[in-house]
Amino acid sequence: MSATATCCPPLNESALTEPAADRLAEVFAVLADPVRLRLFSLIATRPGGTCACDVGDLVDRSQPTVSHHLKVLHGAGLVDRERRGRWIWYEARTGALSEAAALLDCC
Amino acid sequence: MSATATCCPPLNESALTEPAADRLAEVFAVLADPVRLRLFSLIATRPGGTCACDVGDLVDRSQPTVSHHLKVLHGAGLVDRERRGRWIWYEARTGALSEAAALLDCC
DNA sequence: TTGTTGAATCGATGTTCATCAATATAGACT
DNA sequence: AGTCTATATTGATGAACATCGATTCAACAA
Repeated sequence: MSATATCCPPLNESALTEPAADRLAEVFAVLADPVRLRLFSLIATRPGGTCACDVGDLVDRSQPTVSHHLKVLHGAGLVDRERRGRWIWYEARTGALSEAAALLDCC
Repeated sequence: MSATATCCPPLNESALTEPAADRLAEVFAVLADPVRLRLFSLIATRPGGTCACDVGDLVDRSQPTVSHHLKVLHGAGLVDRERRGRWIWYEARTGALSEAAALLDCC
């Protein structure tokens, strides 16, 4: 028995169940693309929200590709989406990654 | 890179650079497969190390598939590998996911 | 209504990857 | 030597996905 007396319910106490692994793998899959990761990072860096028109130029991808990635981020619940006039503003959802973070904290 | 005690340097202070996003996305890609996630979880749950012969049966995949996933985990530095007689033992590398964990802690 | 602009969708393409059967390799035992 | 067992590799297949051009949709302005 190891003497580590710290955090980490999921990984140090019991292995992931199959459904839990499925759900977590989906979250990680969303973050497994460099462009999507940068988009999320850009959005999360600005607390007031970020216009899609701003992030598009920063990742060197076509407009459909950026739109696709933002849709994936929104579909996974990592960002909120709001229309302001002609533009769409995105904002990072606090706590959306808490479950995944709790997993990684153990290792 | 530095193991910070406080949370959130990457996401709350500045957006990820392109190379940083590339590297982190690779880590997340390793965890983005349910079978691989369960294998890592099973290994990390047992501090003394885990025999490949034990985890194989638990994930309902063929022997080549399990071997492939263990190779990916080892290649990404998430698990150590050691031969003990006829068997190969795997052990989770502590701290291997600290960078990714620091990223997720912010959100 | 017409035009303009920002964002989403459609359709197609090329690549990556999870998976398995078959085979190969490596160690242990006789 | 040969045999058994545990793991790795090879080759092939099908599915998922990132990407982009073309198009469509939505909101505003004239």
